[in-house]
Amino acid sequence: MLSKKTQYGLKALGYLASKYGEGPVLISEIAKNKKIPIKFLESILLQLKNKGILESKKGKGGGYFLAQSPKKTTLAVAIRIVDGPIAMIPCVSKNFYEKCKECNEATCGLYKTMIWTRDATLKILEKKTIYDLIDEG
Amino acid sequence: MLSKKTQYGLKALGYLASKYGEGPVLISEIAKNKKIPIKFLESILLQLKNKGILESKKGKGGGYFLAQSPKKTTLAVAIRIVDGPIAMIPCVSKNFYEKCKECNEATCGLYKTMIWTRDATLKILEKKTIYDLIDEG
DNA sequence: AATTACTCTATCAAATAAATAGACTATTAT
DNA sequence: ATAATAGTCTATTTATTTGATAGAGTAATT
Repeated sequence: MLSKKTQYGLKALGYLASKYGEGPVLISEIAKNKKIPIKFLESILLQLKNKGILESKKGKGGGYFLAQSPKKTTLAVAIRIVDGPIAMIPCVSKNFYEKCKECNEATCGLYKTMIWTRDATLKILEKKTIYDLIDEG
Repeated sequence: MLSKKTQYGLKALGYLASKYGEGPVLISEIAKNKKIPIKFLESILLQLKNKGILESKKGKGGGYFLAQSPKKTTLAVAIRIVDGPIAMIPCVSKNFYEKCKECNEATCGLYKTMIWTRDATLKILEKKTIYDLIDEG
């Protein structure tokens, strides 16, 4: 399961996507609309900014906004920033790979299945973008 | 990511699958072969037994064994027992469903994508079985 | 009756997740 | 300038989950 933090992050990104092109959005506005604890949201947005997905502006009229068009950032990228690995086990992770101590990837029964699962998931999450997070209606 | 507990559980199931039909296997044998802390493994096997995947026999010549042929138990079932939900968010979980408090499933931007991801994952995990966990070589 | 091996309960420490508080800094507007 | 605004940074706190351990109890076999 995605952590609550990640779910908050995706909600916030969806909100910012819906406001794209309208200038900076207040943290407090996002927090209020998406029912996210404001201080917790602060740290999430900062993290997304440090990884280049978001930009911010300080002072009056400031706030957060997407660094680029919402269709340019995939869900895979966003999820990895807040949640970490997408794969189910470390030895099949592309971005957070760790070798299994006590098993051989060539013969491990679990390995192949986990590779397939990862690929099936990534096929979706690398195609879908923040734009797809915008609520309808 | 799957918890370490779940990874241990799958390793153990793979080992039991490889010994299927040969009678009860000692916890200590599984622990030794798969490098799993024995007391931790005990609780995992017990959990799997209580959910019907495993059976056990006490006393001399006792141990654990698969309740049915290794091809009969899917990875989806095994993972749900030890790890819980397979879905990425509670509102798209089949077995551990929880309604989102502050969003409408009909209009939520995240909902559809998470449904697809879940289905893509389940398509694999409901086809693959404990038999596929047996190490080659 | 003794040994074996699973069962059950309890507990514990470490790590992670979730949330909160407050001082600090940059920007804007007056 | 300076006051107000709004993001930044550091620290702390609490709750939950994860991972692991200990020991008494119970069932089955020899």
